Parts: sequence; C-alpha cells; structure tokens
Amino acid sequence: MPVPQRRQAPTQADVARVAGVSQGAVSAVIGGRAGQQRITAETARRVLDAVQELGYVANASARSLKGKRNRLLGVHTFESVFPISRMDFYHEFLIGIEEEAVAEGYDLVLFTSTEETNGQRQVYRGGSNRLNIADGSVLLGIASDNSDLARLAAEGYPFVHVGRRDVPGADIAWVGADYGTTTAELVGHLAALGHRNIGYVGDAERYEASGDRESGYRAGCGAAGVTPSVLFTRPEGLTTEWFDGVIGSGVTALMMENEDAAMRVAGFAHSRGLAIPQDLSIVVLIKTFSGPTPDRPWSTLGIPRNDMGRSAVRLLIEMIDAPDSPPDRHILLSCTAPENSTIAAAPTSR
Amino acid sequence: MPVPQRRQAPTQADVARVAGVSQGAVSAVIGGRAGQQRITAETARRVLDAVQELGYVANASARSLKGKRNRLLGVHTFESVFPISRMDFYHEFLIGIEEEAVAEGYDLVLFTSTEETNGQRQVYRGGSNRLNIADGSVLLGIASDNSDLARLAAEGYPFVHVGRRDVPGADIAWVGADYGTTTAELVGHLAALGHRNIGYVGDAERYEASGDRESGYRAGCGAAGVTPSVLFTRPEGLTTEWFDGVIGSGVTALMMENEDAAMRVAGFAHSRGLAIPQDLSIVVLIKTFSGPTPDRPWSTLGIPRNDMGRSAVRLLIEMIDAPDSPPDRHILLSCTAPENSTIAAAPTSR
DNA sequence: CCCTCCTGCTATTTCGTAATAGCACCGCGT
DNA sequence: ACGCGGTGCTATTACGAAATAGCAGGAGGG
Repeated sequence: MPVPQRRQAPTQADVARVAGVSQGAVSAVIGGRAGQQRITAETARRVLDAVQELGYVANASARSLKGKRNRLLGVHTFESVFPISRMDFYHEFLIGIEEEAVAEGYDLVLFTSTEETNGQRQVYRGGSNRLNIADGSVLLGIASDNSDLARLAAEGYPFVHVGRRDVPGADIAWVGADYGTTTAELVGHLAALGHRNIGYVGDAERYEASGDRESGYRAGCGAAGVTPSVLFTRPEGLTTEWFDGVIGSGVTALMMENEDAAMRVAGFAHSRGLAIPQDLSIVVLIKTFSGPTPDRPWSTLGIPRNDMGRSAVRLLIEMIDAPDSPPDRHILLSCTAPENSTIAAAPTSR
Repeated sequence: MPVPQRRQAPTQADVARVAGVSQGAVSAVIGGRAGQQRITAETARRVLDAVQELGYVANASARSLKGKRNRLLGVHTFESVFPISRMDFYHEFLIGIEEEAVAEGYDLVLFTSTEETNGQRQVYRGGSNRLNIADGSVLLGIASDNSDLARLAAEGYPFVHVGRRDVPGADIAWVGADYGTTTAELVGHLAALGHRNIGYVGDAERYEASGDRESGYRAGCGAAGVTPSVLFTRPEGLTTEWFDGVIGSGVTALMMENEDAAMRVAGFAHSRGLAIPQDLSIVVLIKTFSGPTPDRPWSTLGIPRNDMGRSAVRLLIEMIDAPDSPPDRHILLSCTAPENSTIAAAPTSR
C-alpha cells in the first residue's frame, strides 16, 4: 500500500480540485449536512473518491477555530501531576477525569508550565493566565491560594474544583466528597459497637473538608448520645502524656484526620501493650501517610475519587455548553464506609 | 470593582479596541517582533496594559492554523493513559515526560479524544488529525498499525516514538531501551555463573524490541561460546512435555520474554521438585505479567522508563526548534542489569 | 517649496473549514 | 414565450493570529 508522499496534508481545496467541485461542496459532503445543502449522489461519490485517493483528514485546528472552542479541557494541579509520593492521592482522580474526557471526546491539557522553582504551581503566572487555552479546567489539589480562584471566577472562566471549596464572594463550582454524612454514620457505627467515649483528633490546619468531618463527628455524637471530644494538633504535638491521658479518660475509639498522627498513636499503643483494635479502635478519616504502606490497612473513609473526577468533567462540560443556565454547581458524592480492619467492639473492661 | 464578565475569550481585536490601535499592532507587540515592525514604547505599553486588563491569551487553534507554536506537547497513547492494568507500564514514562515538560516550560496535551469504541486509539480518527494542535507529540504504546506513523512522518509532523520503531520508508524518531546489549551481557553473566545451556523463550508476536532481545541473546551466546536455543510461542503453548524435554536436554537457565510464560514455567518446576533459582535460573526480559505481584520478584531487565520519557521530550523539542538540522533522531538508553533474585550459579549436577 | 526617505502604524491577505448568500439552469404552468 | 419555483451547485464570508504590503505624516535635503 503506497503512502502518499505529500509534504503537507491535503486540504478540502485539494479534494475539490481532484473531484472537480468547489471547496464548499466538499465541506458539505464530508459534513454530511444534506439537509441544508443539496448534493447529488454522483457528486458525493466523486468527492468521497477524491477523499479516499488523497487520504484527506480534516484539520482539527481549523475546525475548532470555526467552532470557537478548542475541545480542550485543562487539568491544573497545585502540585506536579505524577509525583510518586502523591500518586495514590491524585492518580485515581486523573483516571476518572480521563475516562470522562474520552467519553465526551475532549482532549486534556496538563498545565505543567506553571510550576515555580519551589515546585508550587499557580494559575496566574507573570500576570497571564495560561488556562485560557482550554475551554475550561478542572482544578486539583489543596495548596492553592483563594485569590487565584476568586479571580478566575470573576473573569467568568469555566472551572470546577475537585474537593469542596468555599471562597467568600465567589460562587465556585466544585465536586466534593460527603465526609460529613459518612463520618456521622461512622460515629453511630462505633456507638453501636459499644463505644461510649470516642475521641476526635483533627489537623491543626483546617480546610473545608476537615470542617465537614468535624461537624459530621459532632452530629454523629449528638445522634448517638455521646459527648464529643475534639483536639486539633500536628502529629508532633501528640505526646505520650497526651496518650496516657486519653486512655485514662476511658476513650476506646479515636477518629483521626491524619494518617501520620495515627501511626504515632499506634506506636504509643504498642509501647503501652494495647492492641489495635481489640483495646483501641482507630479510624483514619483521610489517608495522608507519606511513608510505606502499613501491614494492616487502616479503617478509613473511602473517597470516591474516580467518580469525583468523572463528575467534575461532566459538570465542567455542562458549564461550557450552557454558561447561562448553570446546573447545580456543587456536587457531593457519598464516601464508602470503612472496613473493620482497625475497628472492633469496645473492650468490656480495661 | 466592575467584574469583566468574559463569556468568551478576548481576541486581539478586543485588545486593539481597548488600546486604540489595530489588530496587527497588537500582534506585533505580543509577538515581540520589533525587528520587522516598528512600534513605539508608548503604544506597546498601551497594548500590554489592555492585554493585562482583558486577560488576553492567544487562541491555540488559530495559532496552529497559522503554523505557529503553542508550547504544547502532545502525548498520544495507543491505549488509555491511566488504565489500572497498564499503570506500571506507562506511569513511569509519563512521569519522565511530565518532569521534562515542566523543566522546558511546555504544557502537555493528552490526546484522549481519539479513542474508538473498542478502546483502541489512533492518530487519524473521525476523519481528522487532532495532533496538529500541539507543536509536536510523544507517541507511546504498541501501535496497531504502522501506516498512521508513516503518514504522520510524511506530513512532516514532529513526533518521537517511545520504544524503537522501524517503519519502512519513513525515518521515525524514537527513544528505545537497549535490550540487545543488556541481554548479551546477561548471557555472559549466566555463562560466568557456570551455565552452559541457556534457553530462550520468545513471544510468538515479534516487535522491534523483541527482535533486539533475541539478537542480543544470540550475540551473547556467540561471545560466551554457548549454543543458542530459541523457541517462539504463546504462554499456552508451553506444556509439561516441553518443560521435561528442556530440562532433560540439560538447560540450567531460561531467558523469557514473557512474564506469564515464566509463571507457567515456575509452576512446572514446582511440580517437578525443581527449585528456582538453585536448579533453574530464570530471567524475565520484560515484565508483562497481568496478575498480582509474585512473592519473589523475577530477575528482570530494568527499563529506564523515566529517562526514556525525559529523553523523548528533549529530542522532540530539539526537532521542533530545529526542523531542518535534525539531531540524532534515534536514542538507545541502557537497561539496568537484573538483580540476582531468580538467578543463581548453575547446579553442579542434576 | 517640493521631493524623498524614514517612521509608525493600518489594511489586507493567509491558513483550512463551515455556513450562508446567491446564481445559473431546468422543468412546468399559463 | 414568459415567469416561477425548485435544484444543485459556486462564491463569499467568518473564525483568530500573523505576515506583508502599503499609506499617512514628519523630517530633512536640495
């Protein structure tokens, strides 16, 4: 099969020349818009023959130039997209985003050019906004400055944030995980297992999502008739004295926002001869542990990452297609309840 | 503060209107071609102010239609980019590609719009070629068909294939792993461990890379004074009878292209009471096993995936920057030699 | 005082495709 | 014979950016 040795791809004009018709006729035949424009079967055949002969394919740039869209969706992460350490965290989102982009026939632009020397990425760099090259963007990651988002929103650029994000004065579209509900249910589950004294250890840094988890915890405690007990700290802030105090106060279950903190607590428990989960149940609310995978996986809330990625893309495309009648721009997806690996019935006595 | 509600991205014409100049002047200022076109500092300032005010960014489609650069590099895979099953295989390439793109200040376009309903992706799809939107592309994976590549090359589109790829009549740029040399060295290593009878089990499907491995094996045999013995088959083709025959003929080491086949052989060895590697050394030349990670990792050639990704991007950018004086368009990177996990000295007797 | 040269911009064309306006031609009715 | 409507095309324009041609206006020289 001889490959046409053209230096440049054939255009509709080339096809038209071969078929002996005008460029417009070629466009009509290829576009299949027989409704608006009348083409005889004979002409269509000649055009299609010429297409075949020259190996014509449409120039996507010209096509999208006419359509005023690029059919490009941006993916902006505030950290690198494929860093090994963060792989578990972002990878599944990206899979969902890609799957939905495939289904919708969009290409994805990974904004990698926006990285500063410190590894941080920001939307506005040198005053210009590269995101505009895409019809809209999905934003991922936590380390962002709210002002970038506010500005993007103010400019009317279509974007969806993965993870709940409340920016005062701006109505940001987002797809989040419903940590609150699942956390509340989890408290109920622990109460049903006999736990009457359930502690909550939160991160010192508060985000929208961490607030959700905390209020879910409080709601769950209210429903189960358990007194809430909340501590905010960094993992380093957790000391042996604190742990002894917690155990002494009769706590039999801990809900922890931070996996590193949970690892510390596991160490304390071990040194005090307490078994997890027989003596102390532990739930990790979000997996952030940067070290190796522990032998026994934590009981942890399942984040519907794939679904969140897919939903974000779907919502984004809706926003692009119908900028004036926006659909519900805030989507909360249910988390899956944790396995019972580090959850057990409350100890009868200690 | 009035919010510039931009329903549609501003164009150079919009900028020109605000700055009180013509569209051509805006283009000249932005393009920085002060050499050919004279613009006063005052006019340039007004234009740049308007750019800032409107948040203007050039339309990628229009630029590429005109044959200009977008600082976009395409990534085309012939399968989905993030499928779980293939994750190990592609992920590391993508990391390298991303790292280098970050370093060079390019953004990446993942061509996901080219997927057929059967999951296969092709360059020329739906009668159009999307790749044009990027300045050049990195192609990954096993292409079903060489004709796409030949055609792209004939059209003068800059692209680099990851993995060696020889297409008759087209000079395709590629970055490959030097399987041949490492395989040859490996035969020498086995010979030094006392193996005089080293079998080679190849895949029935032959690619450029598999040919490299086989010829490396033959070269290594020649250098070590060992008689080569090659079998091409699918894993299902390996039977107990075949295995018994191989062992009976005195083979003490097997080099296998396919990890699934190696798993089969391990099963046979187990049923015959032969220990790996004490009684039989096995080297897997390329990890393709689709099942769970085995307990003991195979001795296997290390593919420099990250480096291949980075090198492909570097080569691609060179090709884009200097299309007429191409650098060496074929790069072979060394594989790392295997660990001795399933390699041992030849048994003294059996 | 007029002609030339230079400066700094504007006007126009180009890229490939798609949509719209418009134009020849045919057949039919009167 | 003349008009009228329908058919099947062609001609033109627009999309956004960039390159090129060209044009006003001022400076300078003769």
